Amino acid sequence: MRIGELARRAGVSPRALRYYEQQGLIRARRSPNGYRDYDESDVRIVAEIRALMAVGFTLDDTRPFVDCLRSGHPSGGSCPESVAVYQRKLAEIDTEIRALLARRSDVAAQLADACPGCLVSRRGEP
Amino acid sequence: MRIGELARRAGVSPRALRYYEQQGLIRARRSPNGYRDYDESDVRIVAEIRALMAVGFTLDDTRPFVDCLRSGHPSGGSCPESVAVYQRKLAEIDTEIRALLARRSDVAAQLADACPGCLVSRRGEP
DNA sequence: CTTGACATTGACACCGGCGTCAACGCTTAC
DNA sequence: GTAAGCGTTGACGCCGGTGTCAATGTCAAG
Repeated sequence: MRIGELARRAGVSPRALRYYEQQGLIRARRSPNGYRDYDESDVRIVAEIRALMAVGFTLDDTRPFVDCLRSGHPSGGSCPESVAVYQRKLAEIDTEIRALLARRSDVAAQLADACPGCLVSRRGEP
Repeated sequence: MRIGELARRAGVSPRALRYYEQQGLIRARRSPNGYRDYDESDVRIVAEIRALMAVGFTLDDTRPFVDCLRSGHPSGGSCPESVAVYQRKLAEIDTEIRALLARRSDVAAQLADACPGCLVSRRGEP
């Protein structure tokens, strides 16, 4: 399978696939003409990468998941390294949420200070 | 007052002040030798900018606050434009928090899926 | 033979808020 | 005179994940 087909099937651009390769996440055999040549397992790998990026993982975060898949595991998340990343990401997200909540109350306090009465109770607060 | 003194008093770098000027947030008279010349009110303005950036405002977001201060108001947040920005930022923060909460549960779900039992109850959840 | 769809590598652009360096000018103190 | 310590402008770098363009090669169909 060449890069265009993999791109279509995985829902990414060829450019993205070349970048993933440059970052050492995916590898490709080369056809005699120099074209990259992928197989079915690469579709799964790229899908794993996209699924993780969709929930905020960086490319580098996905590395252990890719390694896990390539080592034969049916799921990229079932290796200890992947689980560790999952838990680190959960912790990071929690930290970000706490930071955002703190910023929210800071902003609300500044608003209440600058304009008493402007801060009416509003829907949409977490 | 020259740029170094304003920088020290406002707790920012000279480079940052030049950048703020380039973005049209602050202005400076020029001494005959070409040096920027600031007055006391600029200390207040820069402090306002920093206070807002500290809670996640972009430089551009601070513009109405600066304008408000320069138009003579004792507080940068007491003008209608500033209040509007406050409320828009609150809404943005709420949106981000909701997105993070959604991502958090997505990640937790992926983890529970890949490794049942790995997701023990942990402290630090929002 | 030519066209068109695909492939290749390399490099610039983006976004925000500066840090950092270059190359130079002013001012004060010794 | 000169060294130190300020100031000036201009330009590149960073960070992540591509989009996009350029210049060129490959290959099947008409």
